[in-house]
Amino acid sequence: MATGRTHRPATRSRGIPEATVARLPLYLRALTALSERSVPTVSSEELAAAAGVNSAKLRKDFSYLGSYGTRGVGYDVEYLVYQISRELGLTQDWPVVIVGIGNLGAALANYGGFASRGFRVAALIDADPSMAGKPVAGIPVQHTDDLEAIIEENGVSIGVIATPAGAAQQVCDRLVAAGVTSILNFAPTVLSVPDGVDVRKVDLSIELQILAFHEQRKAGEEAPGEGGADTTPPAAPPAAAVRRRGEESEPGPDGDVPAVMPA
Amino acid sequence: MATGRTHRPATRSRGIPEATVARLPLYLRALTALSERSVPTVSSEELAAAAGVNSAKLRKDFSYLGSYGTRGVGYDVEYLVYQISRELGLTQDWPVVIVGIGNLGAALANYGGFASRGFRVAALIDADPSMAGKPVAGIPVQHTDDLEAIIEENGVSIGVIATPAGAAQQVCDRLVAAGVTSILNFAPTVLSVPDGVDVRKVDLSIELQILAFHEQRKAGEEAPGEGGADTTPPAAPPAAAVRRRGEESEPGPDGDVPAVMPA
DNA sequence: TCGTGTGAATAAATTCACAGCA
DNA sequence: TGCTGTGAATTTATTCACACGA
Repeated sequence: MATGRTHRPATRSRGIPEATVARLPLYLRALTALSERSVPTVSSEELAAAAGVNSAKLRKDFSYLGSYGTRGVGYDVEYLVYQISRELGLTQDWPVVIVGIGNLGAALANYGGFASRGFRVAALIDADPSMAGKPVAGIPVQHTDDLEAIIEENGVSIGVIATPAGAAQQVCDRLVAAGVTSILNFAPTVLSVPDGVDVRKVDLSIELQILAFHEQRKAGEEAPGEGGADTTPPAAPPAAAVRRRGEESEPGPDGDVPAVMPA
Repeated sequence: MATGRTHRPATRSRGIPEATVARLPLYLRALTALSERSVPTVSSEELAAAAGVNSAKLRKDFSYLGSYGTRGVGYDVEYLVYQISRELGLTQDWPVVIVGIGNLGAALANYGGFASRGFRVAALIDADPSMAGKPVAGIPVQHTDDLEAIIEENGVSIGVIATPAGAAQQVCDRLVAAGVTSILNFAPTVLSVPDGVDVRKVDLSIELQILAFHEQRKAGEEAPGEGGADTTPPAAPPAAAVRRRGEESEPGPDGDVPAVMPA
């Protein structure tokens, strides 16, 4: 899961738990779909199923927002859509800049989900001079040199970083210095930011690694109890400083940090 | 995060908490960077800083893996890299297929982080016949018709869905039927899968919405972004709606009900 | 009657703080 | 002496289960 970091999570948020905030967009999406089909009301059970959570959790989540349902009936779809949108701050316009227009940046620029939910791609920025002026998703790419001016002129407070890992921190620093206070980071790097700035990251390879972990466990399912001998560390005593490389050949620890993001 | 856990993958995880598993890739990345710089050992404090977590949490996380450190000294970088890699199942090769080769799919195919960590892009699949044969990231795109055959031939157990929302469930069903048991979903849809199949999702717009929520709170006094006027009253407060927590003083929201979720 | 709203009970995750070993 | 490893305390999240209102 992409997760944010730094900053005081809840407590600040008028009491709404972080875990709940993270699910509101999910409910909103499900509700929007219902709204399109002109469904007037939904029960917590139905909505929960559509959002992929259980109903008790959903009701508890909604209880933090207020009592927006009707006992014996359910929730009014339109009304709930509005309430959640407002709670998430989506009833206002959020100009966003995307820095790093490679494949990923282009994908983000084209992603309909942005434009349709209070987010407006105010500008696309890239360090490659040859890209300047070239339109991506109908928006001309601007050069990094103008980053500060773009941020100011558009009153941007949310920035998306889709640059290679090596450029991320630098871009981040400039964004923050220019006034951006929320950053969505796609580069595989830990960004350090001053207090008051929120960073959330989306990391493609991390998600895969988590899947691999579970996948690995499925493979060794059968063995009940202490069956296999492959469960514990190889005969590798954590003795002090010894480049111990347990058995197995294992493909060398090549690469390292996912070097680069498409750019 | 972007993350979303569906289901209960845990319980099978030999006692390692999900939250810990989710951080292991983070530690691994930081350790790999240290390894490249030939740093022999690190303290929990240093490594924690590099990974963006606090040291107590890191030590607790590592304690679930075993006692791999040396009191008074720290952790042997190489050894820890190996242990975590093994724990995550990265010492083996995981063939992966990416379905849906649009901008996002292409970005994923080009993403260095995949190839460098035990993941191998075994095939790229797209429904558009005109893309067939066309190479992306050096790999020829294959047509959806051959999906099942490709999965089987390559022994693929992890699939990445980067298709439009409308096609996601269908693709998912086929992947699962063909033997895939772990899915990374980039489409903005809740996938339903049978027990035993893990799904993780990465949702670009959800992350932005979470940021907007916090951003909105920061704007305690100043007007954010456009500083748009908040006027237009919400849709009719349906039935009985009791504004519980929502104090009246709450800044009157504006805008109307957000429209639609694109594909 | 039906389904929300919510206290109470559980479970999970985080943080504290310090004993103990290199 | 310095830093790990970990019980205990604390905080956060989830689930239960049922009273209550439409």
